Amino acid sequence: MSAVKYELIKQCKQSGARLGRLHTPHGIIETPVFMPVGTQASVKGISPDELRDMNAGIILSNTYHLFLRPGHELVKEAGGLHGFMNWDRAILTDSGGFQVFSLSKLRKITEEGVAFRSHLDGSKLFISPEYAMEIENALGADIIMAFDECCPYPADRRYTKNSMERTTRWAERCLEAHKNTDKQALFGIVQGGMYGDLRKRSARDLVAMDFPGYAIGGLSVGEPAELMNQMLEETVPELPVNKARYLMGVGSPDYLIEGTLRGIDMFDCVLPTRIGRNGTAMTSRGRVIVRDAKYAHDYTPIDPECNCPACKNHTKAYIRHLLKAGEMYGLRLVTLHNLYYLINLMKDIRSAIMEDRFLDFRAEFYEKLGGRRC
RNA sequence: GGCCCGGUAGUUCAGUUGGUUAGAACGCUAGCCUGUCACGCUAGAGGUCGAGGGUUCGAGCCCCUUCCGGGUCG
Repeated sequence: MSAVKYELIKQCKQSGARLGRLHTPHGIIETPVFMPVGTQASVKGISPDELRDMNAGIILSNTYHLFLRPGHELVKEAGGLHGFMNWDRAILTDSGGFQVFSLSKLRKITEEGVAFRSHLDGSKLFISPEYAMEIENALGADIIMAFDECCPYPADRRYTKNSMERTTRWAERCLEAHKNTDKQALFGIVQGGMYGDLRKRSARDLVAMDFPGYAIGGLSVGEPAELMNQMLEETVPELPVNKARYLMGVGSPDYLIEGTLRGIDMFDCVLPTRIGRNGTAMTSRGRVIVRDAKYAHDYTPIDPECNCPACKNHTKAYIRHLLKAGEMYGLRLVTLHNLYYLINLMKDIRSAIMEDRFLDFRAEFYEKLGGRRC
């Protein structure tokens, strides 16, 4: 009996997009869903209460970061991630595979695992699939990710194939090492770079291992959108309909729509929080760089149609001032807005699927965007 | 009033024995950010070197005059 189960509610008659529910030990999550990222047991600048207020049902945290600091044993001692950060809804932990590659300079990958240096103090560390499971078991998230290698882009076929096959072998070891199956669900991660047949191979091999859910990794790494969509079209049909599909690291509003259209149920991305901290807001009419001088005297909200705390209570002129002045409330407001926007976008997407009009919704979305960057 | 120190980008300052398009930091402007990076990254605008005269092939640097600020002595 798996700790997490996906329930397919319906498929949009117009588009084929999925509407579902993800049953976890910490609540039921309506999908498709966007998961805010809280790398170090905190969604930067946002309190658990605020996350609840915006109806976030599941957030991400990161194994690599928590392993380095404060250490998974401490988190376990504190009552696991839920107790430590006082969040009673669902949590997903990324395995740290991505960070080992993106943050660490010196790293050596072998069949056994990855030797790397901490980006904090340079100390030599080693993570194997088994150790990743030990760490994730200690952290105690509802959904834990297999330890994988995120293949860089571009990468040649030979490298990609070797990498993908190793990730598959690691997935098997993760499955074997994962102990806490009644409370935590382990998801496998499909790799295969930008090669459709490798993606299919990866998916088939992982599906044969019968994970409770599947992630698609190694996308949105710099490739053109069309290529990512093509890879999704190659991959998703290989995944079982009764399991959740999670597109890792995505993304921007249009990518969420395109992913949903292609059968994705879960997304996570640092984009809304990161660009929020740097003064850019996501809106239905494209990005609004609130820091720009043209908003210095603009006493209207970021998005008049938005009900988030930033838009209900504050003007662009005020938020711009806060950002320019380095006031952390400014970062918080734009971050809050962006998370609200994406969570609300997913809610609208779900309604559209429920009403069999997701293609119409998508067309309206792009029409409203009017070619602006989203 | 005498003497001393200083006047270089919006601000605080660097500018070697006078030598090609006068630099930095911060600020400002614009853009970027996709399994995290709060205090970030990239690019850009911005100076008749207080003013005037002189020496010199050549002056932000040397000389004279003058204006302004600070200090000090009377």
